[in-house]
Order: sequence, then structure tokens, then C-alpha cells
Amino acid sequence: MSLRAVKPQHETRTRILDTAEELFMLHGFEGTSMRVLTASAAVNLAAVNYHFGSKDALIEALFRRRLDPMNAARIAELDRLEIDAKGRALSPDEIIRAFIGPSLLLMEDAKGGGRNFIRLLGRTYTEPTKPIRVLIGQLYVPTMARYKAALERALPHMPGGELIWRMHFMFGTLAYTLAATDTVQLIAGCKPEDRYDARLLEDRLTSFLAAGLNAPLKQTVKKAA
Amino acid sequence: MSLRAVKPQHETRTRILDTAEELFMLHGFEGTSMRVLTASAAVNLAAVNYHFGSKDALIEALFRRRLDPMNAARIAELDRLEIDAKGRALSPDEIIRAFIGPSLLLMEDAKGGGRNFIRLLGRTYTEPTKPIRVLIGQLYVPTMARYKAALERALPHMPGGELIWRMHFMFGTLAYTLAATDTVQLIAGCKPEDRYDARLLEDRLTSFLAAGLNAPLKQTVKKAA
DNA sequence: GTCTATAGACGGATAGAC
DNA sequence: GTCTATCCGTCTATAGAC
Repeated sequence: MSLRAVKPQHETRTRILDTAEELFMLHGFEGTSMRVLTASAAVNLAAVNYHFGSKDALIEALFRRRLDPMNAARIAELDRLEIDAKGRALSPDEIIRAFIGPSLLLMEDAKGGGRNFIRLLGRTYTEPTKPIRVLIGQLYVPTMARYKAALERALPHMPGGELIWRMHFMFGTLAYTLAATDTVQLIAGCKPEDRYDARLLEDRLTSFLAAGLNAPLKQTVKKAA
Repeated sequence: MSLRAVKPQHETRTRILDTAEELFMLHGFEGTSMRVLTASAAVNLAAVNYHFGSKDALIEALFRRRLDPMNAARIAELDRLEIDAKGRALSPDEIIRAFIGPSLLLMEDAKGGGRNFIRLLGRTYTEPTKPIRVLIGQLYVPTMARYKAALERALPHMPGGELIWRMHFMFGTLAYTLAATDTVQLIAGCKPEDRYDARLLEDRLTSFLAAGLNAPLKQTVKKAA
């Protein structure tokens, strides 16, 4: 194993992945050509096909690189909390923080490109039809099942069909917050001071989400039972 | 003004706009070619350039057609509420319903293509860099200013810098809910029964959002003042 | 592993007949 | 207003030299 022989390979792969995260985040998948991508990554045009096989395979590798550790961290954090709780039900607050924590960790990682990925991820949630959505769905299945069970214990009075909507809202708020922060701040007018203060953002999100999760459903005039 | 002469023009324009809403929603702007679009709309390939000038101009026309009436309705509804209130501050509930109502109205309009537009809109919020984002931002400026003022009155104890984040979360939840409902239901597993019951969705969203808006900010260990 | 060159398909836009 | 034919650029992917 020569040192000079394997390092460039990993460097090229990594440089492609990092650049792809940024460009896909900025311009979308269809909006980013392999020509621009490889030029921006300072690698050869043929390198993507050599290392990943195709553009689609690159996208899949890109998501797996970040999502596998992120969801593993989410489950590990929930495991840790439940062991510490020794049978006591967790609070919604704790569960929410365990879920959004790994996202915010990546969000703070501006230098390593984690922030690019997080924004790309939020963007991708709202893109239907693509095989990517199916891939993401698969990667999330175990995590979602795990968190749904935890929330059911934490919110025993929540009707069965209701919880799935609350999780949906929670999920949406998180995805959107991470993905579109700049857009809304542009719409609403906001100074870029603590825009990326992940700790404060975690507090803000947790306060908002926990209150929303706990809220009783106030129904207006209903027609039938 | 011959009857036969002007009707086909409007029909072609409308058919292009309706088809574009659906295809852009499904595949994105870059992912939808003029060839596929015109074929699907059963119009000639050159028709888009004849009627709109370019693909970009078509996109702008598409957004203006829906957003202008929608935001006008939002402002009109708030005006109406404030007149009825005769000086009393509105409740967050009322304000939230005034804001999300017009979206849900479009959401219910499956036949007229409103639902396609709503999902396209949610999708577009998370797409940075494009001129479309700037256009949308401009179209929203008056509405956002109006609602920010109303919420400041409704939530007098909310610190100044905090409200903008709550609005951000509210906005995100709405956008995401409308845009990605199918995705999350795919991830989380949910039956498609009352998926598009807008009335129930309004109740759910309002309960969730009002609780989140009102929630005090619970801060964890803080470093400095 | 990296590069150049190119194949082969598809993109938006338009000219000009009808 | 509608249509066909076409220009010209860009796309992904690959073959083959080094």
C-alpha cells in the first residue's frame, strides 16, 4: 500500500462529494452539470464516472455519507436517554432535542461542508417523484419508527392518528428552517448576526416544537362524528 | 372582436400554465423541458415562446397568476378581521387562520390545479439562488409586513428579535406541510384517507402553530448576556 | 488513475411557411 | 396563432491514449 497511490484517490472522491454538496444545494441536481461540477472541484471531467459510475450514483453516495451517521447518532442519543431514564417516559423536549441535535451539529460544520448538506437535504424533501426521495425514505425508516414509539410514550394522551401529523409538522419545521433560513430572512428582513448560532436555534426550535406537539387539537364546527 | 379568434389564445395560454404547474411541481424547472411541457399540454413546441417569450417568463407569469390573488386575499382577510375587532387586538389564532386560509383554499382546488401550484410553491421556497426566489420575495413583502405588525400587536410580550423566528417557523411548517405531505406520509407510513381534508388540516395547523407562537423561549445554559 | 476527444441525445429558441 | 424544420449550444457518458 503505497502512500502516494491511495491518498489522491480519496482526495478526489472527497473533493467531488464536497463540491457536489455545495453545487447541488445552490442549483439543484438537474441544474448542476458534470462539467461545472468537475471544473469547480478541480478534477477531470471523467472522474465522477470513474469513481462513482454515474451522476445518480454520485447523488446516492452523497446522501449515504451524511445520512447514515446522522440517523445513527439520532438513534444512539435516544438509546442513551432511555437507558438513563430507567423506565421513566422521556419528555417531548428531550426527544425533540435528540432528533434535531445531529442536524444542528452538521449545520454548525460550515468548514467541513455539513451546512451545505443540511440545506441540500431540506431542499430535497420537497422534491417529489425522484428516486432520491425513495432512497431518503428508506434511510429514514428505522429512525422514524424509533422516534414515533418514543413520542407515543411521551404523549400518551395524543390520539393515534394525530401524532403522525405532529411529527410531520415538526419534521417540516426543522427541514424548512435548516434549508430556507436565508430565503425567509430575505422575505421578512432580518440581520445576519446569530443566523448560525446552533445552540440558540436549538432552544428556539425546541420551544416552538414542544409547545406545538403538546397542543390540544381545537376543532372548529364539525359536520359528522 | 371575433369570438372564435380570442378564445383559443386564452385556452392555449391557460393550458400551458396549468400543465407547467403540474410538471414543474413534479420535476422542477430544470427537470421539465419545453418539449415535454408542450407535448403534455397538447400545444405546439413554439407556443410557449410565442405567448410568454421564454421559459423564464413563463415561470414568472405562473407565479403571478396565483400569488397576486392569494396575497391580496390574505391582506383583505386581515383588514376584515381588524375592522370587525374595532380596536381590540386580534388573537394569534385568528391571524394564523387568515394567513393559511388562502393556501388551503388553493390546496382544495385539485381540479383547477391549485394544489399543484401550492406544492410547487413550497418546493420553490427551498430553492436558493434563482431569480424566482427574488420574485417571490418581492410578491410577499407587503403581506409579510402586514402580518408582522398584526402579530406584534397580538403578542405584545414577545421580544422583538424573537417574533421573526416564530414567523419563520410558522411559514416553514405551512410551506412544508403543503409541499411535502406525500413525502412524509411515505416516510412515516400513513393512510391517504383525510389527506386533503383542508378544514381538518387548518385546525391541525392552527393548533400546532398557535401553541408554538405563544411558547416562551426556554434557554439552556447561556454563556454571556 | 488521469486525461483528451468525441459520440449521441437533448436543451431552448427562432425563422419562415401557412 | 399555429406549425415544421432547424440552428446551435450543452448535456452525460465513454473510448482509448498516456
